[in-house]
Formats: sequence, structure tokens, C-alpha cells
Amino acid sequence: MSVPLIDSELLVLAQSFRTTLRHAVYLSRSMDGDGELTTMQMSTLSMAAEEPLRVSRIAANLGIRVPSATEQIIKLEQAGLVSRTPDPTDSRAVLVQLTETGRSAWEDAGRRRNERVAALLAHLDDDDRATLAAALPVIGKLSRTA
Amino acid sequence: MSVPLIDSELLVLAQSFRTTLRHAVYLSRSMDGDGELTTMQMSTLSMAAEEPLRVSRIAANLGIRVPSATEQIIKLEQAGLVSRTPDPTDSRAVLVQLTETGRSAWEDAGRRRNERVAALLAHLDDDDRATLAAALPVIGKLSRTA
DNA sequence: TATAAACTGTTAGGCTACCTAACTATGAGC
DNA sequence: GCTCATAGTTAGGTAGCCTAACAGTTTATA
Repeated sequence: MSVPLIDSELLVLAQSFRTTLRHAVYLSRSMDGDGELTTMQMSTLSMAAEEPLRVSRIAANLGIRVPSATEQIIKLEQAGLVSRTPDPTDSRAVLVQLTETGRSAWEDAGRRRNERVAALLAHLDDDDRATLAAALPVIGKLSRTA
Repeated sequence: MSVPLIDSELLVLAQSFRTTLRHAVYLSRSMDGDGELTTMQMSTLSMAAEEPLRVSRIAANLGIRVPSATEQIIKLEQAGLVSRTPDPTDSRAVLVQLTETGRSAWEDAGRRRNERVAALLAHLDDDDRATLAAALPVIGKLSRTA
């Protein structure tokens, strides 16, 4: 990095990236639609799918505050998709865990969403798909940086 | 299309793409932050920046309903960033247009956002940046399909 | 040309997801 | 044992979206 300020090529890329981010948000919203689980709910469930997780961890991962996460989690609990139990090692903390119902609802919804997205991707040619596939980890890297 | 069902490679890509979409939404939200113009407001302004635009066109472009667009536009008008005038060729319609204030506010905010995003992109190496740059139009294509 | 139908936008009312501030209960350090 | 920090919930508020109902304008039709 020999350049002291932000170089203009980077600014041009930033501009396009911003536009694309907007498209992505649009796409993401258009996936939600029906009476299904929302994207946020899906994310929450997928986190809790691997291992019991604290509310604060879930909030951090979703990029929201703890009270907002509590709210969402309570709804998922009322729907019977997750359980909340006190952490045995620290009874202030609460462990959120998928129920059986939650796991299958999550898997089903994931499958349906994948099919819808796949149908979209089917419109691309092979080159475009390869280009896209290559870029996904890069965007992941960026979101970890931010 | 000789394939009758959705092939499994496509499903795998769909899965990664969904994850990345979530990251993108996260990134997009993290850009908004302060007391600045929101992403949606920026989009609205950038549409109206080119030529006076009808409320219904703006709503369609943003992927929201007309009443929601009206709401946003009225706020922008109250902030002095856009003007609303009846369309001379059809007095049911309303043309939304940037004011001088609106244009400079939009340009300033755009610059600041570009700088922030550029700072993020500066963390990537050249290969990653090239990969990302190549993929942006593909995502644009997808959002037009959806 | 009068009348019905279609269209553009606003208003009204409601829902959801987020926020901050204040609180409860537990844990950790001196 | 008392204080301070930490994990989560509760309470109250805001912003952005929605549908339904409405007013005004244009277009089609009899």
C-alpha cells in the first residue's frame, strides 16, 4: 500500500459495489414473500442448529441489539421452533436451541428457498455462474471486516 | 435446458448465494448508521437525479408499494430535498424532482459512503477485488430477473 | 356526450423489526 | 459481604412497510 489516500479506482469499485448491495437487499427481500420464515428467522435458526447459543451471540451475529434478538427468539419459541433453557454454567445466560419441529421447519424452508434461488441462477450462463461463485467468498470476507 | 429438474450443483450455489445475500444485507445496514440519508433515500434521490419521476415509477424501482413511496417522498420533500409537482401531461400524476439542496446532499452523502466502502475494499488484495468487480454485473442481472 | 371503468396518488390504520432506557438476577473481584 | 460488571427481559417509542378506502383525472364506451 504505497498510496496515501484512497485511490480513485477503489472509489469507482465502491460505487458499483454500493449499487449492487442495493440490488442484493432487493433480492433478499423478494425471497421473503409468503407466509414463510423470514430471512432473519432462518439465520437465527441456522445458528442455533449447530449448537445451543446464547442470546447475546445471536444478536451479535445478526447485527442487532440484544432486546431485539430476545423479541425474535421469544416468537420462535412461541412457534415451537426453539427452546430457551438457562445455561448450566452461568444462570444469567440463556441457551437457545432448535426443537425437532424447528429443525425440520428450518430444513424445509431452506430447501424451498434454495430451489427458488436455483431457479433464478438457472437463467445465468456457465461463465456468469462461475464468476458469481468465485465472488461469494470475497463478499463474505468483506462482511467479516465490517 | 435439457435438465428436467433443478440440478444439485445449482442448489449448492444457491445455498452459498443465500448466505452471501444475508451478509450483503448486513453490510448494507452497517453502512446506514449515523444521522445520514438512508440507503432507500439515496436510491430515491438517485432516481430523481436523472429526470423528474412519477411516484409509481419510484415505488416500482424500489420494490415497494405506492403508499410507502409517497410516505418516503413526503419526508424528503419536508427535508427540502425533492419537489413534488403535478405532471403537466396527466394531472393525476406527480413528478418528483431533486432540488438544489437535494442534489448536493445526495452527492455529498454518496461521496462519504463511497469513501467508507472504499476503505473496506482496501482490505482486499488485487485478485479479490478483480473477482468482486467481475461479479457485480452478474448480481445486477439477477436482480433484474427476479 | 354522458357515464362507467381504469388509473395515480393520498389518507387512515395496523404490523413488525428495530432501537434506547430502565430493571432483575446472577456472577466476579476486592 | 459489598460493589461492580454482565445476561437477559420489559417498557415504550420510531421507521418503514403493508392493505383498504378514498378523491381526482383520464380513457373507453354506449
